[in-house]
Amino acid sequence: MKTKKNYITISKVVEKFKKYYPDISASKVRFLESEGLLSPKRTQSKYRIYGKEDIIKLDFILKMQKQYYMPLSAIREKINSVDFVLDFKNEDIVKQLKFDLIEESSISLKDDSIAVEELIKKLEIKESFLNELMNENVIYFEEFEDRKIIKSSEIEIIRIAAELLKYGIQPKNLKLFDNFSARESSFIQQIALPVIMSGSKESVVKATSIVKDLEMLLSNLRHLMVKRNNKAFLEQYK
DNA sequence: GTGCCCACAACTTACCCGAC
DNA sequence: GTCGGGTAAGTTGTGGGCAC
Repeated sequence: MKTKKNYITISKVVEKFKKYYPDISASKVRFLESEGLLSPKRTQSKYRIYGKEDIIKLDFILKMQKQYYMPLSAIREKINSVDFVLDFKNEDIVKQLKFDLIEESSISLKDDSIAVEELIKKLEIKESFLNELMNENVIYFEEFEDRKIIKSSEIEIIRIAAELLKYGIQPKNLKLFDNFSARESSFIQQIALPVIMSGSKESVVKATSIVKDLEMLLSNLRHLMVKRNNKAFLEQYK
């Protein structure tokens, strides 16, 4: 009888991630380990073995690099923080990769939300600030048994909003960015919808891939355009 | 202001040896 | 034979300092 392995080797990790991060390589994964970002277990013969937690961590690292241009030192800091423990429940990549070991995961997908009170303690933020973010629809919440519940995917938004507050940028100012993102999302949906409506077996998978690619490309485009405008602004005063 | 040097980040490549 | 180990050196891009 075939027994399921509860780990994969470095080559399998690269093979599976290649689809989502084409620039990944075994040497890169080893390098990330040497930099202290990953810590896979080893077999008796010193082979690296990657489990569920390593896979999620690697996805997080690659995502932070690709989407936010975050340096490894900052990613390392984030991984070691409380925030990452909360975000650890974001298993998008897990669902996509469909690793056997992950399908057997003990982490419940239903358990990806956190109560407002708990969040305030963990992020050390003011309740009024969080309420303002919810009132302005900057972050979304659900009500469950008279308690406000926030999805873990919203946590990064809260963290960034807290950082922006240091520059005097209030939650009400962020409404503007919600409007921008809604328009951008609608634009992407217009492109993805015909693919979904084609009705083929793999239409949703294909549309998901298109949406992810466009998210990344438009994010990069926006980033570069903002940078260009800011550069022009600063050059006026040189 | 431009050319050079240096440092740093983030990898990649090469080599050889051992495990599978 | 292929894959994975470690290590060292090389590559590429970027940015800062400094002399001219």
